[in-house]
Amino acid sequence: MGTDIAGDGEPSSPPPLPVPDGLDDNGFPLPSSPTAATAATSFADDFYRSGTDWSSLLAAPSPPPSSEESGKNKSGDSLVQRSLFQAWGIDRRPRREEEVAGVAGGAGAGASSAPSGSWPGRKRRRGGEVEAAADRKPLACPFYKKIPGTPFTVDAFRYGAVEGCNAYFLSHFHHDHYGGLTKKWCHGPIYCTALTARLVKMCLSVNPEYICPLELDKEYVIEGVSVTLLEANHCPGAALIHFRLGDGKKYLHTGDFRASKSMQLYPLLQRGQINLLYLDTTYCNPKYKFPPKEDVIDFAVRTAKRYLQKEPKTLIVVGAYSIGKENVYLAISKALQVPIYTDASRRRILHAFGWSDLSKMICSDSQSSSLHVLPLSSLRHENLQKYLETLKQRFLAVLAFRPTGWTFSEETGNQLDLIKPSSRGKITIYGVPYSEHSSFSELREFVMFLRPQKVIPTVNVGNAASRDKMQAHFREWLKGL
DNA sequence: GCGATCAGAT
DNA sequence: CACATCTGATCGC
Repeated sequence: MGTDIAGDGEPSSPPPLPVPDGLDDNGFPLPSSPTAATAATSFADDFYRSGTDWSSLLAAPSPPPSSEESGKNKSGDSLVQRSLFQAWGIDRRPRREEEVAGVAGGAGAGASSAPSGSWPGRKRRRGGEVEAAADRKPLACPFYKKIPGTPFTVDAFRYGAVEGCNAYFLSHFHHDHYGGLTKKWCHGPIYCTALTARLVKMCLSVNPEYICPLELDKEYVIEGVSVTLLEANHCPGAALIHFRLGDGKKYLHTGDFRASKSMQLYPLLQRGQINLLYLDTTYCNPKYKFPPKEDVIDFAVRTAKRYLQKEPKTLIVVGAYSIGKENVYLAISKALQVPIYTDASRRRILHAFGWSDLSKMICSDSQSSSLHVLPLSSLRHENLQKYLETLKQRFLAVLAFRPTGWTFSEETGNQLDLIKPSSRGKITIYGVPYSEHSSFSELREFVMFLRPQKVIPTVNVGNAASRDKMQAHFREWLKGL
């Protein structure tokens, strides 16, 4: 964790003498404190899920609290930050048990798997019983989605109105990040890239007046804070979000991203400039190794060519979720000079990217294309067998690619040619390590280059062991600062 | 009927 | 494994 060498703030070694209200002298929640058991448990759990030691934030001049002050104090005057709960807009009054249970049980997966919640008036089914829950409040927004000293949140749409939040940032258009954005949205402006804004307008029924597109690489002043979106190298439209506060503090929220060498050229990401880094830690474990995207694409293209040579009537299939992985099939399309077929709903979305390179390859006739894009979930042998049946007039075999980040670790990680497909009859499926999240070594290089004062992991923070491991990595990477 | 949400599956 | 849905059931309007 940042510059801190172990210390009392570590979740694994709580202070020996907890103060009565479950907070330490600095207003930190105390993990596993007997006195905090009932009242502050959910807060403490939530807090320590971030796996972060906050002492340097306290030591430094602090941003103004956003909840009590309604985020209107933009002067940059250093208020003394007595309670991080206040600074983060977290209400530390005790909650009813059902809420505590909801938070404790659901908040585990971090930014990319936000906790689910119950809303006022909803009923929840438990063990066959229907439990009335008329007065249950929406789940609280986890603190790691709030940007301290600002009235901002990132990817926090499923918590209703977040106290103190006047501007809601959306890092990219994946469901686990935009979840909660519906036509009922009325809690404030939504800032995102122009591409993400188009997708939100097309696919969700959010009142367009709330949608505020921002250009990449352009500085905007929002609520007195300078904000710049940067290409995140994740899915189309995904952004890193850079905040520069009135007091000079600089925060980077990576959303979901794949760190790359070219990010080291961004003027805003020069060494030592970032005070606080919210990091996509999806693959922050040395077991996750995978090659550069280019190598994987090259492998897929070579493999496709080889199969087509052997059997010219081969249908190439690439699996994909909603958005992301486009370059896998676009590269095949270009290399083989074949159009891309996919269903109408995906065509609509792909065209909305505004990428002419991609748009001009898309076709709407499955018979006239030997390259099809299908939902990842349908890439199974029985499914593809059936699919082939429907196209048997033109195709005799299927070669499918399943792009994913986690399939390949350790052994096969850097040895693409060791990848063995799964074959049954005329169906061949290759899992390929095409990841849109950073590998462990890419994360390490990014963090070591950036040298932030503090790192907040946003994924895999629900488990103490994994949290501690990530902390140890950050400490190692940033030691000697 | 339709949209939203949840648990569970993949 | 963990990603990012997807499915099917339920709930509310």
